[in-house]
Amino acid sequence: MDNKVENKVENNSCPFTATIALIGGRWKTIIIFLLLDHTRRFGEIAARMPSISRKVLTEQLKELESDGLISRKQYKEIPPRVEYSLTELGQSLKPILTDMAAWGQEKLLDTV
Amino acid sequence: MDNKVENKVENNSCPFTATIALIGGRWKTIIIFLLLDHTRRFGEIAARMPSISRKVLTEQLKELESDGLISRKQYKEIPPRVEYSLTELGQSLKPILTDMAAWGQEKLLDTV
DNA sequence: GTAACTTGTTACCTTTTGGTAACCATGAAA
DNA sequence: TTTCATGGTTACCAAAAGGTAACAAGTTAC
Repeated sequence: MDNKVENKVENNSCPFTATIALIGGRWKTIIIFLLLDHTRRFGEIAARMPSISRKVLTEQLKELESDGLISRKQYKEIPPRVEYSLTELGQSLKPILTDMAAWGQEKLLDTV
Repeated sequence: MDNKVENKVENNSCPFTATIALIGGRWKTIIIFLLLDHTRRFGEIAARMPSISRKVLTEQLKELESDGLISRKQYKEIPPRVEYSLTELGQSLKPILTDMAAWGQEKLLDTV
């Protein structure tokens, strides 16, 4: 229960180091983007990210949750149902993620 | 000589995957940010990033160069002098990096 | 002659990250 | 009573990333 955001950045005064610690890596921006306007189940996220393994997806979701970017709601049903959505902090990344996607699309992917 | 940006994203239609491939990792955003308004020598960059090893800094600079984000100018002097600066593509990241820094500062570092 | 300066490179080792495959729980359907 | 569905977990292994320390090279300062 001591996995608050503050812990991640304890000895850090660099805003990039702090931000990259939360949204860096190959998957986290994609996961957050997928959740921007939707609550989604584990299986839905996995289906939209075919190249991530279930193990790593589980790990990334746990980290995002403990960093306060997403929240996890588990229903006591069988078979299990778990829904992920963004917290306010996660939602506040929207402009940055939107700009990143636009930059990548324009500068790296468009075939002119 | 086939290290153009296109190679990085060959099989990729995801703008995040493409963007993260270029500026992801612990160091690259910081390096680009340091170069935003300045041409800097290797030693200057190293001095401002005490926690990166010289080996890794060299590697990161090479990758940034081959991805077209920075350019390297080597003077034929002894001792060597090498200056790094942003390309136009690198400069185009400025708004995103500025927003990231501001977000990290406000959401993660400010002690209210 | 020798040491220092600057920007690397190289060899070697440790840590981190990520993958695969097998397994679990439990209620419903066949 | 066997199977399926969902959202994981675990053990084990491979690959990637990163660190340290030693070395290079040629001119200048001592």
